[in-house]
Amino acid sequence: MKRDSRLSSVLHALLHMAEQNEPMTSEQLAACMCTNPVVVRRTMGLLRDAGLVTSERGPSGGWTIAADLEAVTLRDLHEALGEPSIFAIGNRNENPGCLVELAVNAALDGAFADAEALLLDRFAKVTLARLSADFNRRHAAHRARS
Amino acid sequence: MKRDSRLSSVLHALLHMAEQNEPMTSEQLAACMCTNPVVVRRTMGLLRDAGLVTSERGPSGGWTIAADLEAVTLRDLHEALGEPSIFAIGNRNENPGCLVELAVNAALDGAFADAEALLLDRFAKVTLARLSADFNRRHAAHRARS
DNA sequence: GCTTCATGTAACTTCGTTTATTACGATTTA
DNA sequence: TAAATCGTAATAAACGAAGTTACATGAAGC
Repeated sequence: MKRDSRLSSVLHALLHMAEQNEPMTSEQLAACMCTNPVVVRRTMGLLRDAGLVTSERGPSGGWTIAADLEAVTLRDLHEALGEPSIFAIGNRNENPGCLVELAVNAALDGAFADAEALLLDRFAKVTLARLSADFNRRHAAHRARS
Repeated sequence: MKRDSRLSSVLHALLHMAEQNEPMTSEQLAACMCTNPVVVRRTMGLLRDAGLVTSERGPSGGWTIAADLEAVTLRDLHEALGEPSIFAIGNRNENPGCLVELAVNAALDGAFADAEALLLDRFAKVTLARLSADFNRRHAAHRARS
């Protein structure tokens, strides 16, 4: 089953933008995200709706981070993307009349809910600032090696 | 993103089979799982490979539970189905050269791994026997009400 | 104002995955 | 031998996500 990689993608984009003082165009972001500009605009548009980035048109326009890197967490990004469903497996029928189905769903739903809570909790603890620092640490180490 | 509901489906099937003393045909199971016989054979075939059910051909043939209900857990079923990937979201690129990508993946992977471990742990604690008992309790309550 | 660059967005196409269907072979029972 | 049932390959259909095209809107610079 194919995975939704938009969270990973926008993270990539945001970290690149964080290293940059000027706006980045959809075209530039598309290049570094291996996709095309329209998809970038669609996806980044969701972040803009959530107030995390701004966009400007015209020459010297593009996308800019609009929020404090310390304040934005992975969970914020997940929410901005519309809280896409986290699990690739799930119940066959969410509104069952069959009593067997009820028993099955009850067992599965509890487990999924707990796993989801754990994941969102972890997401809430990771800020963009931390990821950016993490990247810079790796970058420094990489330069030192070569 | 569409979810794989095979785990839920086979659970449904197995609980019905547990209420029954004779083999159930693919056709019967298909009816109660809202699908068709070939899909049932494909899916149940995986459980048979794992030794959880048996199939017999010819008249009076069909599918029978071959394992102890106390011993079979949701995790066993998940494994029998080929351990389909649990998450609907994930990294964009699993083998990245980009250092930004490395930092992003490291952050996401840890969280996903922990959530997966929690879920599988929960699965391992739920037996078919318990679900069957759960169903029978609901069933009794339902009959008492009417 | 005109041109250029960039986003905004609707419409459509393409692609990959999953499920359903068809068809037929193999096996078992009577 | 006839009927029932699974086994499985091959194909079709359905669906959603992503890519693409096309054009409108707005901003900057001359």
